[in-house]
Amino acid sequence: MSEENYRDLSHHDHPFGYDHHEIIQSSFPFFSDNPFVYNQPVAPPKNQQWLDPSYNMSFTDCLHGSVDYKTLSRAFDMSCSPSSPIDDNLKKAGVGESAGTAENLSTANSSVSCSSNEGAGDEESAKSEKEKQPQGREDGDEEKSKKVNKPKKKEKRIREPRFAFLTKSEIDHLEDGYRWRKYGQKAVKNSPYPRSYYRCTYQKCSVKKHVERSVKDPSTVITTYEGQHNHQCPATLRGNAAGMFSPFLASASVGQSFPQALLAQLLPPNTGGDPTSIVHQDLPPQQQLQLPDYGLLQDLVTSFGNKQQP
DNA sequence: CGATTTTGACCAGCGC
DNA sequence: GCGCTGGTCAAAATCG
Repeated sequence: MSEENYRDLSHHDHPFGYDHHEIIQSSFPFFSDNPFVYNQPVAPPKNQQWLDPSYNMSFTDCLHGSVDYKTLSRAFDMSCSPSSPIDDNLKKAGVGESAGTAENLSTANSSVSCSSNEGAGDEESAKSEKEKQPQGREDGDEEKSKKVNKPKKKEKRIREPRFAFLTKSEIDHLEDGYRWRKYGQKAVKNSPYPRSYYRCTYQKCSVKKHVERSVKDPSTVITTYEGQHNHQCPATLRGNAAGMFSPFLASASVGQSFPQALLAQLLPPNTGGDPTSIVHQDLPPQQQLQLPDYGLLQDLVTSFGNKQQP
């Protein structure tokens, strides 16, 4: 899949109301071999089924960590092992460990953003580790002298699952309904554009994201989310202020929060934010993506699975 | 004045 | 072990 494919995508309004923000690709751990691309036929995986029909879980379950990611990976035949060719692609694409260029994302057969962590079930441990940090810094002058706290025990750092989006936008930091605080910026190798690091400002919410521009196509913004929100979308709580957000996002965000908000971002705005009627006119009916009510993964995936199974 | 951004420094992990 | 790079911290600056 080349980046040219993405350029041919039909233009549409961003679900959040921007003039020209176009989500042209996202990568979910659920679709490890199948980047979610608008107006792009979804290629079936080679020699494998996408999922075991016996697995039936919701999008929310997955992103909120109620589903073990080992199970999830097994369900979707994800290959996150170091020897996996998919993982190699991930590393090349830089999404799993760090977002790379859009070129990499596009050319890599797999643009999944799943990092090979031990699953969302470890979110608590990750959080606890994070929450312990400030305390550790107060422990004695020795710790104070160091700018960055060092964990006493050498534990392999646990990463949250990641989701990468390619978005056509002039704006780097896309509004997604949540409040973010920038905590860092780094120059990216082989790229003139820096990568910005953001953290959700909500208390005890450990969700992070980083944003960078594609080298090959500067109009494309690569946004990589990490973790799951443990709270409702502030934009929703504000009552869908100023019509910034699609009706779907507003409704989906209630109780469903982050995952649905993400899904909302994926929805072609020509559907008016209605997830139930995603139809690409350029595609034959059998290849058109139909999303069910509220984008529950179980339905979504079932839809994929049914299509792909012989 | 609190919240947010900027920015240089530091750390961890990985490849060689 | 060393160097490179991604990721994070935290003080200073800036903003509203």
